[in-house]
Amino acid sequence: MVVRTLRPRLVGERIRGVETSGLPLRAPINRKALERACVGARVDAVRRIGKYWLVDLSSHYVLLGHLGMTGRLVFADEDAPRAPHTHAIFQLRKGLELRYVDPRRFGVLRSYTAEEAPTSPELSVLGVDPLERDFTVDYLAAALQKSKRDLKAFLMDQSRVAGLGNIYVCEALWRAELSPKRRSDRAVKRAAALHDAIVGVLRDGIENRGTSFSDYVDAEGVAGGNQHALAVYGREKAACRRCGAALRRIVQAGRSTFFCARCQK
DNA sequence: AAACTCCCCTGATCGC
DNA sequence: TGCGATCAGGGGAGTT
Repeated sequence: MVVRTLRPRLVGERIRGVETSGLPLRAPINRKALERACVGARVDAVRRIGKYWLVDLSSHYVLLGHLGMTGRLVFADEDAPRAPHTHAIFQLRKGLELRYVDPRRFGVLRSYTAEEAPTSPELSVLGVDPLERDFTVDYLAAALQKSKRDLKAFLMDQSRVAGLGNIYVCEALWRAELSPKRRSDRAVKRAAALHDAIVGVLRDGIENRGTSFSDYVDAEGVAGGNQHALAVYGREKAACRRCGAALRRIVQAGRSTFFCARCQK
């Protein structure tokens, strides 16, 4: 979603300068490295791999970012007041800036050369992205077969399927009518249903401009609407839209899971 | 390999 | 109203 709103406004822009807050994200931001990669470079493309966004630059460098839980990228006039927790600013054509805002600082922002990026610690460990061609039923079935973990943990693991977070995992399992507690290697026969559910929830999320909480807005300043389309996430004790049973909340691997114990088996 | 726990950090909300 | 506890969309490190 972020990439989708970023791309039309960012591709073709030349980056004139970079500014940083000095506070670390998950790791410190290396301003010098960012400047080397960005300053004077033109944006050739904006891409996404799993939860990472990538900006391909004419300098032959790549900007790599992750929004963590609270990160946002916003376009702003250079004279507009900076939101609290603005940790990086990319100066574009006169008067225009792209700002990275992240209160909790769980994000990532760094640069690689085009050659280094695919083998970086961030990207090299990622599994297949569900919206890419190589995310097939066969790939998913084979990955499920290899794992004894429960489906919730399996889908949260970015090294198997890259790009699903807590919300979309809960939603996909509900759609596929699969229990989050079921062992992955005992869900192989349901791989096709799970595959379609995963692709479906991601497509719908993008269609609805992302899942917004509180005051989240995308790069265009527009709030997403996907939170209204959620079937289970955040709906503990509410009625399942399929069977009417009360939805439950449990904790798996330290994270909340929302599901219907009656129709997810 | 997988399952724990704890950690990073800020802000909203809830119970008292 | 104030205050501490709890929880939140993510992921990594260290330990069993």
